[in-house]
Amino acid sequence: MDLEARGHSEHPEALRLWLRLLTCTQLVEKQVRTQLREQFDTTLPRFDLMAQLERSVEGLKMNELSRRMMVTGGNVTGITDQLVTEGLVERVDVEGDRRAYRVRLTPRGRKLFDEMARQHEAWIVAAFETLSPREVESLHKLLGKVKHHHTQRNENKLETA
Amino acid sequence: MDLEARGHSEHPEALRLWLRLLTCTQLVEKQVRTQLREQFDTTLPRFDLMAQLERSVEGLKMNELSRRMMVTGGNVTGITDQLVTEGLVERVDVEGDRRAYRVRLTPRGRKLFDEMARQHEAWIVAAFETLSPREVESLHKLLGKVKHHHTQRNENKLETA
DNA sequence: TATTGTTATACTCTATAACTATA
DNA sequence: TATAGTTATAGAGTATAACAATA
Repeated sequence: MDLEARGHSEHPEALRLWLRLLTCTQLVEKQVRTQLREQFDTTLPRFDLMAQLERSVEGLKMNELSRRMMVTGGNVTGITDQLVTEGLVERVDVEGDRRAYRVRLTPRGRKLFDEMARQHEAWIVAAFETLSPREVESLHKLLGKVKHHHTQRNENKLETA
Repeated sequence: MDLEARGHSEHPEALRLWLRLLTCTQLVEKQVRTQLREQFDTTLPRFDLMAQLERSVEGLKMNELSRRMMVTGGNVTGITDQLVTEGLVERVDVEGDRRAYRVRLTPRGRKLFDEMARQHEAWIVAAFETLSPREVESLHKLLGKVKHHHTQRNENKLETA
């Protein structure tokens, strides 16, 4: 439980922060994975894929899924195949481009996802229940800066390349 | 890059926070993994194991490593084996218990780790450079509450079981 | 030629459980 | 009996690269 020993001896604040961020994420993520497995016999990437689809009735193309899930295309194919086999998502032709299609939740997939999402939400709420609403907001905002900074740095990297 | 779409339609604040936390961690972690691979031909768990050893001259027992790295024993054996093969760590007998031993960095391992840690620190500092010292401190403190809460919840779970 | 998606492959990381040796 | 560590195994998760079909 002492991942935070990972830091170098000088322990600048940024490093301490990173190690704690990593620890927190791992603690919550490990719990979510375990419960998804135990209660729904599924995995985080599968849940993630369905979550990406949940908000779009028309579905998403493979490359959109790949980008949003931050994994390469081949993996999305594999996860999609599994979910298609189980009747939870389906591939739908895109008119105007016969190479592509959209993946979308089936009614059954949507129903199951709603149930999973309700549970998932409860786990997450419990994980952060120690924080006041103001603290939650503050944390969210600070992490937003970090995310935004990272995104911008990568855009610059692409432009320079 | 839009992992944050994973949330359920109601989007309570805790869920938004979790998704953002996960996104930030993944962004930084992915970059660290890539650079460890490219610059040092190593992986995050290997770096992590060496980092755990860095601060203890006498080394750590396998079960201590396992607990700190939050993974089960068999995996620590595997990673340790690799590092032993490369001459970066060594197994040392513990006097008084012939079942156990300590794993510790070799001089060569320590030298290499120092170099890696210096680079690693620079990557992390850059990832959070957008935050002021006060913001870093604030984030660290808020995450400390989350970590502490999780730890306590788990202790209660064990007592109840 | 470039893009969409698939296939094949290989590797790292992980948990579980059975095992050996020692306490 | 309990503990320290290993071995064996299976599966998740990932990236890479070669490939087919279409643009």
